Amino acid sequence: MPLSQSQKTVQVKCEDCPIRHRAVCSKCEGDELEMLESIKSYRSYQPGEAIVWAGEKIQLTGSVVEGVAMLLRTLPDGRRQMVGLLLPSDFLGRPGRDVAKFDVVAATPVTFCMFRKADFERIVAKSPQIEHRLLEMTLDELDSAREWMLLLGRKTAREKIASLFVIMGRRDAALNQVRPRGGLVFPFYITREAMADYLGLTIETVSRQISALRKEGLIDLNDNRMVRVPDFAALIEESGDDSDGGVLV
Amino acid sequence: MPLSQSQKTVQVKCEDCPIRHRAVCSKCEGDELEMLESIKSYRSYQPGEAIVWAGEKIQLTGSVVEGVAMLLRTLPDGRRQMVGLLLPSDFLGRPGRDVAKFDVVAATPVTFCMFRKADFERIVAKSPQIEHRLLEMTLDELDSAREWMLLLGRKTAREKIASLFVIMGRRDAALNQVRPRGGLVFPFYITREAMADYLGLTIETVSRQISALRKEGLIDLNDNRMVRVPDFAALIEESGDDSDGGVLV
DNA sequence: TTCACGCCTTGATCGAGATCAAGCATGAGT
DNA sequence: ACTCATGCTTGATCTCGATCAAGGCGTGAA
Repeated sequence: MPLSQSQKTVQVKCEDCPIRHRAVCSKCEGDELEMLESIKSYRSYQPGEAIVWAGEKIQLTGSVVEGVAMLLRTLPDGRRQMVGLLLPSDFLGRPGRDVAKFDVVAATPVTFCMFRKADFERIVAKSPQIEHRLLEMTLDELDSAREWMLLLGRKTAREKIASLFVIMGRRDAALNQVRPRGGLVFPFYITREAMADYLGLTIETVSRQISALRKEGLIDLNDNRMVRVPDFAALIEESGDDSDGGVLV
Repeated sequence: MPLSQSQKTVQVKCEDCPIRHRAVCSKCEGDELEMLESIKSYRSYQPGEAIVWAGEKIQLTGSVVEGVAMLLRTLPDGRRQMVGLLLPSDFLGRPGRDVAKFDVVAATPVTFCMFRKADFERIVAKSPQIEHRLLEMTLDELDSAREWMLLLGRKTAREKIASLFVIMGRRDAALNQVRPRGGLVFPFYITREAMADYLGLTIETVSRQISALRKEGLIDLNDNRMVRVPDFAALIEESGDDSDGGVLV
């Protein structure tokens, strides 16, 4: 349920944008960047607020600048599965489709750099750079969706939870250019409900498995805002994966 | 394990190719098509034969012309999950990556129209048509991966089996331009093991749920080669989905 | 014909995770 | 200070699907 209304945010120059080098616009220079700049606008969303509803006509596309948004798919009886996670620089919106297939909901406060769908598609049609980058990004998303399918289909609850912390740890290490090997500390905002939706579990099972990993010293959550992983390799071991095979992003 | 060796197949003109209008080459004409024609070659694989091994350097890319291939991801202890299904016209190979992340295995006899990776990438770099089509196809794959995630994470065994037959039925109806509403008959080659790998179940559970659906008259398998669905809407009901929401392809 | 092998089915039992049900902690509103 | 709401934890029990085990069916080889 929406918790609060969305708000307009100040305009930022593309050159100074924190996701400039990773987003869909990363290959653009000069003219192309100016075109994008001229049609973009910003918008913020509160945690729990819907950005897009499944079944709704798609009006906007764009990039997450700050925060985390979830793609959610819901069965008629209410069972819910997260099917994607949008982090800063990730792209939302599907060129060539005009009805959304998933709900998109802000998990944290989200700042969104958006284009009207038609404007964006007009520019993409003229710019192979953007289309190329979009392809790269979509292929990466497909790879991680497939990794996720393995987790959903074949991993135990314990392995799912361990995998989640491994993924979050890797992502944070990549962001801060740290070697994830030894110990590792990283922030962790997500609720038990979001974890359950992500992993295909109930919140009770999530809670129990986290408690178990804590008791065994594999993870350490003092205040529910920061995780400490004393031995990252040991956690990877519990995740059921090969010690190396993981994606970073 | 490979059951038999692969074999060369006769060359076919692109104009006469059965997947001409749906594959990655569908937007190509004249020069572009000739370029592709000049670098393509055909190859066949037997059921069970590996086309690509995970971890191996990617040498080839291309399209499935006939048959079905599976993308499989395996955990160190042997648990296995199918993470993709390649049908005729689907593309195999990930531009920009050079190590395979998944095994690719023929599920039925497969005919493959292939390019050496470097050759193909050189042509793609010159042809926005191909890249555009590749983006479209990748976005479709991502959509179906997400639908699949919902199935793996939240559906019951019975719903999973019903969903599988719904998907196969829809696909066949689309192929033959039939309205899937009333009754429907379609071929069905896949083994119980492949179904189990697809759905994240064991073969015993697959077998039991199929038996149950048969007893209830929802599906009808006389010879294990053809399925008859007397009431497609009733089967959709059992799949747990909205009666409409489904993708065709 | 017989045997063997691959694939499928069915039965009996077990166990991981769901469900049902309290109870606790934190923070906001009055 | 008190209440109420929200999110988290923990316990007790149940259930669905996994596991273990046996047997059936069809096909191809000897």
